Amino acid sequence: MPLSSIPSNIRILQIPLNFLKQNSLIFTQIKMFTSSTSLASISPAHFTPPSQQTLLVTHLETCKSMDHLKQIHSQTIKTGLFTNPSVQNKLIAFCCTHENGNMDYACQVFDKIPQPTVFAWNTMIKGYSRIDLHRNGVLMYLDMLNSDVKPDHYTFPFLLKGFSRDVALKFGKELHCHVVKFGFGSNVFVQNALINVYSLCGEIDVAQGIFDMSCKEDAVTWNAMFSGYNRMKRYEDTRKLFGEMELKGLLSTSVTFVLVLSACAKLKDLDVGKRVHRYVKECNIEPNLILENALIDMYAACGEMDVALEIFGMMKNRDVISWTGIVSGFLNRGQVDLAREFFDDMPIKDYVSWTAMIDGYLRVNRFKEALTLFREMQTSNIRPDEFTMVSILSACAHLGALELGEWIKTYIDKYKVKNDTFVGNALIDMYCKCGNVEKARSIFREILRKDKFTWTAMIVGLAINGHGQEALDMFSEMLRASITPDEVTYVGVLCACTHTGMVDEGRKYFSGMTSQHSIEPNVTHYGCMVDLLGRAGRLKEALEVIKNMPMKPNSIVWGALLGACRVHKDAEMAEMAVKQILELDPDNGAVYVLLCNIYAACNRLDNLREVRQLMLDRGIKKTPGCSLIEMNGVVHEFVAGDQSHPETGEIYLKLEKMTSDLKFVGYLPDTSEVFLDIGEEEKESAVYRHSEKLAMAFGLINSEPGATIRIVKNLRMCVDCHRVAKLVSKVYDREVIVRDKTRFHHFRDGSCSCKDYW
DNA sequence: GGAAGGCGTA
Repeated sequence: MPLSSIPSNIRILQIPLNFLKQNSLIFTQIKMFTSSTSLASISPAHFTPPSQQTLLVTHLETCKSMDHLKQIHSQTIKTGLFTNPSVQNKLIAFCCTHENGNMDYACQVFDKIPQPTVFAWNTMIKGYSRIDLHRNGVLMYLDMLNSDVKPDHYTFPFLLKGFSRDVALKFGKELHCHVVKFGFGSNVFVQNALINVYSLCGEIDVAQGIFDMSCKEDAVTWNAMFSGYNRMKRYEDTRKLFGEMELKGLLSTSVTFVLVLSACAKLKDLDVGKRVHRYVKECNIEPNLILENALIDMYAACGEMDVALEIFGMMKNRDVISWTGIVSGFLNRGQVDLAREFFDDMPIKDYVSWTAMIDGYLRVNRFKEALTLFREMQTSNIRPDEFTMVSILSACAHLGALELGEWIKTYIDKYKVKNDTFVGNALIDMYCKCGNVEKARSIFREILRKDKFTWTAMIVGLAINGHGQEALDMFSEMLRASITPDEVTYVGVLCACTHTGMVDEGRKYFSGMTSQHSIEPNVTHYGCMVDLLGRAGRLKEALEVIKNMPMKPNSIVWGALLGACRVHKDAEMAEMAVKQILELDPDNGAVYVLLCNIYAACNRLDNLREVRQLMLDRGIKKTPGCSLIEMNGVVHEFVAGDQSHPETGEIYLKLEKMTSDLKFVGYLPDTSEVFLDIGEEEKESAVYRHSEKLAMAFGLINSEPGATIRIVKNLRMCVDCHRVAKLVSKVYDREVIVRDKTRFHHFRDGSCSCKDYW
């Protein structure tokens, strides 16, 4: 071998002495031959010096680092041993498979081998798959075929191991043909690898075909199938197949248990889960972290936190997954604060644990805490992933926090967070619920793979923002795209009809649900119909719908009728609706308030006093009106008469100025809905301090001229605030967007998108 | 003549 072909970082002749000392075998040899003992005195009968080859091989076997390997490599070149295929293979094997190995160096060594054996090729392929460079592995395999070397039964498991989805899709089928062509189709190792490749491609039926053809005597074959079913979320199939495995009496491995437990967790099947736990105990399987985590996960998913905690407590080692399992278990049961205690105790938190906790707050509607935790996550320098993004976007949607939502969108683009359909759908929802329909539309257009949820989010979003016709057009387009609507889509469709007063269209769609898509209307859909008819003033027809619906009307359905009674000032029917609601939901404070509004509007003051007394007697409290406004990424909260804000002085000054400006253009306070038994002046002062007015004043102070003011209100907007917002939009040339409990009001140039119909 | 395949958490 010419010297020029030796890698330059090897110093052949300069092996340092300390290296020789550390590596005692060579050192002993050198000592022997250089010590004072004369060679002649060593009798060959007593001592046969090991051959150089044996020594080097021994060294290769104890080699720990690339530096060491390079020294050995240089020795093999110096002594001429490199030409020995066994030595070549061992050098390559170290570089390819040792934890400190190096594939670049493996290539350099490999390139010096004139005619590599199939073993050497296999080792190289294995090396690439170990470091997830599967494409290089495939290229290596093709090189091998070009060099007229035939694969053996080791080649394919190495090659196919750990393929990513895209590599599997690209090469899987073709390599399967090679397997068959070279006659390894019935090798169980190859079959296991192929099952895995096909399940990665989503071709679970082909995987199952291979499984059915296999001898089914190797637990790993079964495990590969379980893993495939779990990946496709076909947990029932995992459970069913495990039943067959039990019948067959085949010995499970700990991986079998992990996979089956994972399926049980998803299915919330405590029975099978417990059975697996019993097997684990009976089989005397060494407790291992992954298995214990799977047990915790299964018990936590089934709500059995006592058992989960017991396992958690007995564990020798716990990792972030064990802790996250416990935290999620409590979150599933709605015990958010308990979950938070465990979360705070975690020695290490990763993005999964942070996201789980954030999502936990979300599920119990504690949105502000979710956002606070997200900020903490960022100060801890933990990178959020697409799941975190979906959770945070959903919090933004609930709070109407557009600025933060926009920031998340920028973050996704900047840091290349996986922008999948889930994220896109969450963005649409966020933009719509923050009142920015234009941005929602553009996200909608960008989503390549629109699913049912994408369309539904857009339809519902358009409907609540008052773009009823566009929502219905979108629904037609959805049907043309052959996407099947579900019951939520229809809620959006009916809502679109309601908010634009399209009664006949509403009826048509309602009957189309069953006739065209076999979706039986649920109580929400009947509620929509009552709302639709009621708002259009057809109160009697609305009542007929309630009387004829096939299920028991809930308080929301009666509430829809009550809302219509308010708009159309029908106190008699309102009394009836209230009676029904209070039977179903006796502590519903909002109902008393609405009835008071109606009595006040109809000027039935005696009735009004009675209801107010009833509220006092029963200790019913009015839900305090609360408005949110986001400014510079911070959500500010105002309740009626609020004086807790740091800028409260300025806010009230602005409010005074605002009111006098508006009075100048003809504003008269509308106190018709105030039901407090107080003088007219006090009524004015009561509506004057409504939370949305405070938020509007705050918004006017803190934003640039011309900037849109966005407010989220927890209750229905009152008539007076609605009038004020219209005037503010005109007098100050501002767009004001208020999201109330059920819909959006886009105020522009003195009028509202709801056309005063809400 | 030497080497091998499967797993868990939002």
